Amino acid sequence: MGRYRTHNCNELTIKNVGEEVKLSGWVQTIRNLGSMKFIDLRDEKGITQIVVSNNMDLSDIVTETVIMVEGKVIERSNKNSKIPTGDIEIEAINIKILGKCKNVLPFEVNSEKAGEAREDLRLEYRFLDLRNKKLHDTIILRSQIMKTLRGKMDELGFTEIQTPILANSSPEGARDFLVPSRLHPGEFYALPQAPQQFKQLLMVSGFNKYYQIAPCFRDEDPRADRAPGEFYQLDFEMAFATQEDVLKVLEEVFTEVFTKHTDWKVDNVPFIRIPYLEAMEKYGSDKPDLRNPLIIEDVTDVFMGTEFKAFQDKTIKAIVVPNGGAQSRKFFDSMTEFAIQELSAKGLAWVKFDEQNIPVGGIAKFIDEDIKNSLQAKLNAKKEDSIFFIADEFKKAQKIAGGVRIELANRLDLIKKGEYKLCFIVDFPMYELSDEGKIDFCHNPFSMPQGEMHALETMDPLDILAYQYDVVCNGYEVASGAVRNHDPEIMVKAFEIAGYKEEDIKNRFGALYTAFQYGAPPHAGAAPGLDRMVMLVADSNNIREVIAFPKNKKARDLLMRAPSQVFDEQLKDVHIKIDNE
RNA sequence: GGCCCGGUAGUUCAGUUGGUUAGAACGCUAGCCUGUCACGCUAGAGGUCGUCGGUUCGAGCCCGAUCCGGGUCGCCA
Repeated sequence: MGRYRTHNCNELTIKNVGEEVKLSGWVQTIRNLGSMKFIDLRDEKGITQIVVSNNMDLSDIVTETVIMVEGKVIERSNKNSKIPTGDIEIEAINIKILGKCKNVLPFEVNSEKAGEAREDLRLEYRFLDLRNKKLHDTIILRSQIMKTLRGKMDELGFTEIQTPILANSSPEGARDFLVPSRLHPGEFYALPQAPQQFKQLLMVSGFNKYYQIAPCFRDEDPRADRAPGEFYQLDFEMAFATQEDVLKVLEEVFTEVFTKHTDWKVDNVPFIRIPYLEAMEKYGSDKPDLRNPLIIEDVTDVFMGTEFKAFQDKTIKAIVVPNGGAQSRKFFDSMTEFAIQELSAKGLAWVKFDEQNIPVGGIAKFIDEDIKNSLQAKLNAKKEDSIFFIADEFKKAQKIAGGVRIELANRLDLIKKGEYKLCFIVDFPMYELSDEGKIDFCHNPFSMPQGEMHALETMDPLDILAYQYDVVCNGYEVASGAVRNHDPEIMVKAFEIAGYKEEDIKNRFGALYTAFQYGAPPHAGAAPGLDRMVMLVADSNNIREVIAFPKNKKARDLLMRAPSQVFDEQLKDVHIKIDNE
């Protein structure tokens, strides 16, 4: 017999009747019927009913107290088919309190209502919130997914290698978290935004396939699907690999995770590929939710020369809502309000058609017979449908249309649950125009331009594509990767186009640039986001629900109270003076 | 940093055009109860209505400021 227990709380069944057992766990509920009391005893595995029929004093035993129960397994007279142990109960001989609990809990811990309590309160008492079955199971699920990932990467011949957490500031990208150096006054480490440079160095070192479940640190504001400060990626890189090789690994990884840990339908491999520009055109987003059946169409030509002032000299996007003609005026108005308020649109035009297929409502008076016919032909729209129009400058029109597309699907409940729609977004542009009209890297200066040196020397920079790809699942960007530019000469040229000199490369990515002078293999890789993967598998839309100890929106750990002030002595050690304004 | 939403009992929430003593459910406490499993019944405790200021005879409610939380945009190579 173990000191604290002989069984877990899910194990005892009718077969164990008559055995003397010991169980330990938390008191989920007490039902006091007078001279007879029932305790639901809970541990991580399940619940077992304890029956106390003698005069044992239970006055100190309150909900969520940890107790040890010694007793005898007996068959119940009233069985409970809802739990695996429902045929038996433990007749208590002795009950010992192992861990007292204050009897007023900050929220109702193990009821279905636990998830409804204010989130900051739940974060402050995260250790209690984690007792709640749903959250608890999600954290266990995360562990199982990590196990699956490691198993898969091992099977594919990858080597797990750890890279430094105390690393160096990288000048591109997000804001760094800095760590002051004690030994070197005035100097700082930075926590890695990703192990990007380290993994590429490993390729130069001759490691064939590298991976790690890597923490990444970025000091940027959070989103519902983006944890503040730190997150985890399945980071991997392959030597002598092409884009095709990497996409194949990504397909294997995502298929494995989703099929192993869910019952939902998963797209068959190969996942469809959508060029970036096509995604922006059809979905107004580089992370389209393909469960959403709505498609954005360009109808600029249809309205060429129209009287309608708001449409003149604009890019016009259209979204057809099947059977949308049945929607009320209120629906159209509130969509317009949404577009203006949430998407900063100047307006949202719409039209529907009556029984005779005559345009009614919205901008109907600007739609003459010719426009109507070409619209309905081009959009394959029927008179039962309604059409939304977005008119704006090209890129803004795409973006607003993308927002309208998502909102329409949500309001009209067009997103089918129960499946994972996966796609690759490929062919990202290498360069884009910055707000100041300057040519800058669009995504990642480490990526290899398609066409390599020849493209850089002969093409308009804005037309050059990169070997850069994302995996998108149900509207979430779940992985991002690239074929790397491993050739120092191409690298110099690529940076030169963006207005940088060789000196700049040396300053920014010195180690990598030097390493590439000593025989670098072509290599490519990617990094699926672990947190988002778990979110999708757990069907959660809140990233804090898949992290054991998450920070809140302001990047504060409400439980541990980080960040916090430190002693003057500590500051002195690291040569820091606080400048309170 | 911008915009939007929220903050009332331990928890989730309700609270009428501004009007007597701010309510409900769950939880908690006490009593009764031998088959409960969302136990039941009876009684009770529990409130600086986020904070500060203003308007008013009178503020949970109106106005201003501020703090806190969430969403979203900026940002996230």
